[in-house]
Amino acid sequence: MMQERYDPAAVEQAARDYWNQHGSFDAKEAPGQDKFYCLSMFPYPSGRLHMGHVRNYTIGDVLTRFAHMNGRNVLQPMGWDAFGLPAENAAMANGVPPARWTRENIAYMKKQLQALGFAIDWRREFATCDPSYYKWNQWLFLRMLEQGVAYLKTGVVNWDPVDQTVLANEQVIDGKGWRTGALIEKRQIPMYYLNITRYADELLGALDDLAEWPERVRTMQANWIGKSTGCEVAFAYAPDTRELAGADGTLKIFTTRADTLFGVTFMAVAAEHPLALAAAARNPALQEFVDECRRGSAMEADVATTEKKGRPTGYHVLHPFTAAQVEIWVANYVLMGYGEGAVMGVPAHDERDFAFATQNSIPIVGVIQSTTGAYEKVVAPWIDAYTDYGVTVNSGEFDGFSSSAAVDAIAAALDKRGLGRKRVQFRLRDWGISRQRYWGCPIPLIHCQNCGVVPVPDQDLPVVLPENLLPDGSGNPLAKTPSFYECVCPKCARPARRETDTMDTFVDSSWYFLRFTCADSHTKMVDERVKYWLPVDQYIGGIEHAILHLLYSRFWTRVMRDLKLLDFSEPFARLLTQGMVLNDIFYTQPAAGRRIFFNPADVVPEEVNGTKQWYHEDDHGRRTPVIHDGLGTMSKSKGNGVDPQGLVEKYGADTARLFMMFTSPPEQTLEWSDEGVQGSFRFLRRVWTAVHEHLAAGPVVTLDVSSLDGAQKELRRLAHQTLAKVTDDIGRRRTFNTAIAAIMELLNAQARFSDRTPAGRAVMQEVLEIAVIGLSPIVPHISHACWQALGHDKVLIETRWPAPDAQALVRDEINMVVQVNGKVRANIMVPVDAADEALRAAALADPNVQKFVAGKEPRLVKIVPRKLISVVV
RNA sequence: GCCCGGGUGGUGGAACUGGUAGACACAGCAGACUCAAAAUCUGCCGGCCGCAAGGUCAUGGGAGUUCGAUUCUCCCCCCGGGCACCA
Repeated sequence: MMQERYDPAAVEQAARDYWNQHGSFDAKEAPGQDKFYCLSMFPYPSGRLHMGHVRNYTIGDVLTRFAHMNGRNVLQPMGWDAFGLPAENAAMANGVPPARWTRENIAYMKKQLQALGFAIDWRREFATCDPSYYKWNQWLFLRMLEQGVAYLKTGVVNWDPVDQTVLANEQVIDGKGWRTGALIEKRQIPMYYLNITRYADELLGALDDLAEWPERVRTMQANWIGKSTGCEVAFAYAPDTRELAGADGTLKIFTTRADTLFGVTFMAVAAEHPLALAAAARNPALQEFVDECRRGSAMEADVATTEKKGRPTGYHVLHPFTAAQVEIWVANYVLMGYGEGAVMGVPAHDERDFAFATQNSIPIVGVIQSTTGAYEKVVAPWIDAYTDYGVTVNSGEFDGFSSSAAVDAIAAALDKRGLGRKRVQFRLRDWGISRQRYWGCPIPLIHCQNCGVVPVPDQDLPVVLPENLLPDGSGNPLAKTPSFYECVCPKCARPARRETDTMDTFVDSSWYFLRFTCADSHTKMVDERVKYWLPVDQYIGGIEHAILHLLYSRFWTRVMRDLKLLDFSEPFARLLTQGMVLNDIFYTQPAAGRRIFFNPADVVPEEVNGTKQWYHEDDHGRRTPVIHDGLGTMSKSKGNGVDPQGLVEKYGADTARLFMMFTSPPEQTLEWSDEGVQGSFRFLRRVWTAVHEHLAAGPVVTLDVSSLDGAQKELRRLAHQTLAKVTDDIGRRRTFNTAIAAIMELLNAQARFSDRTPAGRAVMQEVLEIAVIGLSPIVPHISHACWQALGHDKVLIETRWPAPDAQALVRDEINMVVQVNGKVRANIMVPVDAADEALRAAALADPNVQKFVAGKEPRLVKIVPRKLISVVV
């Protein structure tokens, strides 16, 4: 009957068997009951779980189980973000089709997740590579096409020469591919875009309502959307330039500093600007410069520090107020993708324009003066741009205005003459979703020679992706598979060609949280159940998704709302951004191709002439020097993941979970180290032993709280105080580490408590119950077993989370600190309800206090109720 | 450059609203048990002075507000993250 030894494997298997057999985590809609949809970001099936997954899913599971025990109707689903490049890379390396590789990984990782005992409703599981899921990507894409939310555009795209694919702007980091690190080239390619900018203002404004999102994430999104209020100004072309002019004969620019309009000494257009192209066509030297800028991808890496270069076009515009001729330049620092692709050059009041003008001997005219003297420091002679606001000078009729008044007045004057107006400009750009890749959701379109681009009819969805292809690294295998691309035009029935581009995998993850509520529906993308469960009450995931995934999901939800498929706008009510789990990164860089990464477990350090050098050691003991690339988040692509399997096998899932939660608060970055795992295991074994030693001493009488002695009361008080703290730490603060610490303290007190009288043992029973309940969201298996052992018929997961007994928290005496001149000099025990006069007397009576008061009359005695008495002499 | 975080013992971290800095652990040291080891248990564990009681310094550095500052204000240094020729 007595299990003296803690055997995690047996305990955990038994608990999981119980939950599985009883469907403990099967979620059903229960209108009227308070629901709690708890979701962790679904994993990419890269092969094996790593510690980042364990951290993420344990946080979600703690909150899920806590909510469950607090009487809420809980849904915690799980699925797989299953499309993507790693599967293709693995296919090339191992000759296994991406589909098989992906599904094998899913099977393995699912087993790992189940072994960790997460309270997941597995009946709802799906993978984004399931046709029954991506069918609805395609269906909604067609709706977006109808609404004009999705559109085709030939544009300059970011081309990754290593992965042979187009990347979204957000997948380009410092001019390099986010996965390959390869320098990105610019290419012209027709592709599909989603009109996220249509929602820019709403996406920005609604951030204010996301009170339960971390400030940091909201700020990052706001910066990403990048709203700026400014003024559009149309500069009329000079007579000699009209031959080149656009339709309305003006060069449009956007500026946030209309107050500096009279300081314009040149105009600058991007190399891709129509005017630049037209001028270049007549000027070989200029053409050469334009070509250089467009090739310029190599320089994108350090674009902000690149020298400002330009060439004059020889063409001019007229200043809207002075009618002065202003020369147009082509400049490498003007972006075609922002504003109008052209700027007015005001060297006196803009850093970049200043650098450009200095380099090209263009005059500098100051039109804004400061009142502080800062302006004078930079003007004589011009040594820098003065970019602060101030008062206008040299500005004709607008002289003497404050900057903001000048902006208004100049905008109004331009507006009157039809040469400009105030407007808002966003940094956010439309989302290009076409990928020249095999392992993704096919874009459901057909190209017909007669009818053009024809949507696949709804009844023919899904366009199923063939699962047996093997990419070989030379472009998209779909484009080489006639059985896929050969088709018949739905309109004219003549032979046609199917679109072979697939969708960006961010599409797949932009709505999966909706589908978990109704993954079994074959007739609708989402049905009425989505209204019961959504929005997600608690979303948990890595901070690295702060911008892209979360912004795309907010956008997608709004599109579905506008299609009347949903009746809400924000998908995630509360967000917890889990800190990254970091590990060392080691790689070697071959002469050509991608880096080869090595797991830190296989790398050894060695001191060579005082500097540390790292070596990879293979199975035969051969050593290769490797480059240490600092710390980075655990991922398959960087080869630095730590598989939790070893920990789970050695100590059990509960220890792995406990360690992960105890070692640092959830939002904090964590540098991986398994030092301390042993301690977590030791603690669980102590819990086990405490419970079983207590039970071995025989039956326990019912607790009679009215007849407890001081020590019994004291322990009981600590237990209920701990319960209150744990409830607050898990439920409100989400600081699981301090909740665990509090229970450790309770167990330390319990261990010192040697009273084995019937009343003492009754207190002990209650203490152990509170400890077990408090730990249960974190270490559910051992808690399940201990709870049963403690004599409960009802299983722990179905037990209501208790409220602390207010009576138990009452105390007669408390400890107060006495400070003299701000320094702690004594601790005194006083009755809780002692009057201030009595406290003052007690404090001054303390010998050590007297020593420092030294007979002087206190100037001030400040009493902070229940905390301290501060004496000032 | 701009915008966020952060800097506390040998280590992870605690101190939630301005009120005992270092909870709880890890590692370490000493001891008990043991033929021995493991496991377990007990004690010590920021620096300096002191036999001790106690004192004193100490939360990246410097100033300030306060009876009292890890916490608030200002300046500076360092680390991490985001954005970055966005007009």
